[in-house]
Amino acid sequence: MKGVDFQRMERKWQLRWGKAKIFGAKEGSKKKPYYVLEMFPYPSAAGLHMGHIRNYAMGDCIARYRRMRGFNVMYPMGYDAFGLPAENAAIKSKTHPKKYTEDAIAGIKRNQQALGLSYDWAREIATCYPEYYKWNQFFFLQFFKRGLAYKKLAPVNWCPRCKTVLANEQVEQGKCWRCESHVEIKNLEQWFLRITKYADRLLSGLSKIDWPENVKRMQKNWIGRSEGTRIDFKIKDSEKTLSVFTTRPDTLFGITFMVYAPEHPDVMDLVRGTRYEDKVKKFIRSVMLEERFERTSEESEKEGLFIGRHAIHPVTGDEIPIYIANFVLMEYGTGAIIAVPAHDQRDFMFAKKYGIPIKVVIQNPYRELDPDEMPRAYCDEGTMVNSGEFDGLSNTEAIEKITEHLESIGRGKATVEYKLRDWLISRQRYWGTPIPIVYCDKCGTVPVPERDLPVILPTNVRFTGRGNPLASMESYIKAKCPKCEGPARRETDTMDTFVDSSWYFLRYCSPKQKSSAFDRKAVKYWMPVDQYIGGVEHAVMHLMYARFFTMALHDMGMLGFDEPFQRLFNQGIVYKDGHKMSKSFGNVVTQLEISKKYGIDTARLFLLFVASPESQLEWSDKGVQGAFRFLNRAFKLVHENRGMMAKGKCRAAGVRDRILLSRLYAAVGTVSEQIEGFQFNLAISNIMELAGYLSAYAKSGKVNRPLFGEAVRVMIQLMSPFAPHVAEEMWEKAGGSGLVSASRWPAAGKPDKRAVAIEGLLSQLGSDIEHVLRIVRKKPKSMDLIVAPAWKYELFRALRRKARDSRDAGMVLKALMSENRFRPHGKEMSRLVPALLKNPDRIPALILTQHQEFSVIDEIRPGLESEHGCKVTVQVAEKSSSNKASHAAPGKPGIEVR
RNA sequence: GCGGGGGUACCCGAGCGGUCAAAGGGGCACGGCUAAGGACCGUGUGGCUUAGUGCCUUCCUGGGUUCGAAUCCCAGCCCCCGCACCA
Repeated sequence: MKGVDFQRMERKWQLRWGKAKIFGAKEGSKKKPYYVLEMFPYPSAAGLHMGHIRNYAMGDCIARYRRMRGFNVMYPMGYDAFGLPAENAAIKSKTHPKKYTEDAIAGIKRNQQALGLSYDWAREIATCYPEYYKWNQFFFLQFFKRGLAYKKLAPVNWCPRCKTVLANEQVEQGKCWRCESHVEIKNLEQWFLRITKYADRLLSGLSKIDWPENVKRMQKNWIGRSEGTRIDFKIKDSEKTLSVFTTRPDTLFGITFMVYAPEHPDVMDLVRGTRYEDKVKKFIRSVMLEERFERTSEESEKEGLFIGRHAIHPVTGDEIPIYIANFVLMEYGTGAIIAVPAHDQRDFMFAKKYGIPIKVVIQNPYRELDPDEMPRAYCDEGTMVNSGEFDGLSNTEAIEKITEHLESIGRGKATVEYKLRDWLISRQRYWGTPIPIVYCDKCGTVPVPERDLPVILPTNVRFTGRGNPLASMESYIKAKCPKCEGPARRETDTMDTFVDSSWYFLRYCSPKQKSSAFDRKAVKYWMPVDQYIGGVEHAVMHLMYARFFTMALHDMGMLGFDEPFQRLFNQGIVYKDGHKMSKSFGNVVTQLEISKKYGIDTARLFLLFVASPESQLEWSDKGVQGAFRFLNRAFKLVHENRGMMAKGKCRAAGVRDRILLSRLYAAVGTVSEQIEGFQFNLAISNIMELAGYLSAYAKSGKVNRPLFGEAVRVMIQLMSPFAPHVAEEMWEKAGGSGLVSASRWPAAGKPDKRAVAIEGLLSQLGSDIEHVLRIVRKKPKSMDLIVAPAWKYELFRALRRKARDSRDAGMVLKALMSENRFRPHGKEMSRLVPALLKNPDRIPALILTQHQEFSVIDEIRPGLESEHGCKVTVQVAEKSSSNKASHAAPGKPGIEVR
């Protein structure tokens, strides 16, 4: 595609920005600090795709805008450099993860620099270096000291042939990604962080941060707080207690069976040596192979098995059969449930399948329930029946009463449960932060002392695809116990990479700091992050973990705040051909393709323009052309009219100038608001319109040079956060001083209503003068002059009649509003409805005169106001299509109004 | 299953109670410019109409609330995304 050679400009201005050093951020300036942060990328060999660029275009736009608004902006970039793909690459192509990662970082960084993003590169970090991960280890030790890090058994995916643990991602339809053997579930001792301790604070903290509602909701659901009752059941002929959690203690008397999660540790103890043992074992194995989502799905088959044991009902003393079943999860609650088929659908289906009795304990007030005839469980409210002393209560009352009763007999307690589970951070992988723990036969689990940090991740390892390379590396494993100095073995698990990303935003504040994870003064100055931007796919995990870390560090006295991200924005995903743009679908459009063809500003502008930033975006090569054309048009506007732009004082002379100014100010105001509100697409649309108007102005007659020059320069400033390179080039041509990027954002003036009104009028008059009539209010003091097309006369008459019928005030309002193009009166007007209905005669206080009386249009002229002795506002109703027309023809000759 | 988000003209997408036949862009058509094409500029782009204009039918489907619904409510259909070892 032909057009201006933007690529040349890109290099030129990137060099100049570098020289001018305008993007570096230093603490302690008098300006207000502003911290803009994008979620740092995982450096994959695939490089950047349009999803990344969309993210960065938004961040850069905000950073540039804030800088121009006079903030001291910190806008850093770094790399989330540990992770599985690097290790997979090592297994597949014998590249060391370090090299893979460093190459990937180099590639991505080149891309980012080519994008002209205004990062402060002096703050760059990468998490895979000891200078960084040392602090992961340090934090881990702090957590450990306070009991926030602990070890327990947890299931992992295990490939029996590769003898290795598999990530969920490496499990494809229940099979190993490399050798296709069936994946098993195995329990391993693993490290956890006690995020559940913060469940309540993670929940309540949401109310004080400016985040999208949907993300807050997702976090709330993820935490999943629910109030209920823990009930303890004795088991017949056993010392064990069966504890359950339920939100429905009111159904206590309707229990007809109990269910354990198959992996519950008590299950095997209860069947050991009985005739059920073999069957139970077999069942457990088959369930373990199912995916978790399948297991809990309501449609999927409920499978269960009686284990030959009975629990004792705490109130009635009845014996209740105990089952195990696939729909009960170990992770939630206590790993066991009470089952009340009459009032829970899953229990109902299970009971029907296995012929278990159904007992109604909550009666439907509208239609009596018959346990034999019920088509499904009754889950609504009702009156207690078959429940001993609780009969007759409403079931909602019974929840409290029964819990109290259970507490009084020592068989239960009101508790709060969370869906949130502790954060499993152990990974049986090489490419991550070593967990700083050693195991000593004498002293047990011993943390590595802080002075010995970092525990360095060795580089001379072999990647076979079998097991964690660290686990078979004797030189790494062999350690000295820090306590007794005896022989000890090092922990070979590494940390989840989400640990790295849980505090990187703190590291940016003082990236070179050696003596601590971060410099407190710098953190105090910059944090919390003012604007965080990233993909919605991180709505729960990363954002939850980072909040948890911040709260924990706050409680350790290291931070003075406990929410890391004040304002959050989630951009939508970029699609192409119906799929998320990603290498695995082969639908990636790279930066290079676009920048070669159109230049980088085009790509940035397009990504921000084509859809609202939060919605998903379908990539279209065609749409890019629109952005490209616009940049060309704008550039040409400046280039071709460069002789028309003077500097110096600009004063509006005549109505065309006033209209120009008015439009300009209005555009500055709306564009600023729209940038702040993440409505980049609308902002660009407005700039396009402004550019169209300026170009029409330049063509349509006498040009007021200082004014035009000013207007063009303001337009360039508005463009510069979106298309920074082109903007610089235009700025230079238009006589701007210095760099636009370093210029001061223009002030939004008040819109000149009168000018706008006249503009509308002129375009109206241009088409036909004689069919205009005026409407004058009766009271001379507040007379408005309203110009409206003649047809409205009839309409108003009709309305007046209607209003008298006191029915259709709405129509009157609508019509009145259509007269008032510039201030939507919708709400104010609707307040008038009752008044209008009460006194319809007040509406026609507008006197309508026909066009004959409004003989000549040039009545609108200087001095009109004094002649009438009133303030004259000119307001025009026009078809919206004449909006378009109006910027095409600003000012027909012959009518000049001041 | 649990949770989040959508369905707007030929296409992509704004709009989210009244100034809405619905921004902006793409595509298409016509006109201008050109030797010609591209690029560029202008106009138009639901239907029927007018000198100006007006009327009718539209925002997934079906109901409802309202003086008034693309916008709010209910039901249905369809699509997309996340779900704890990918980051």
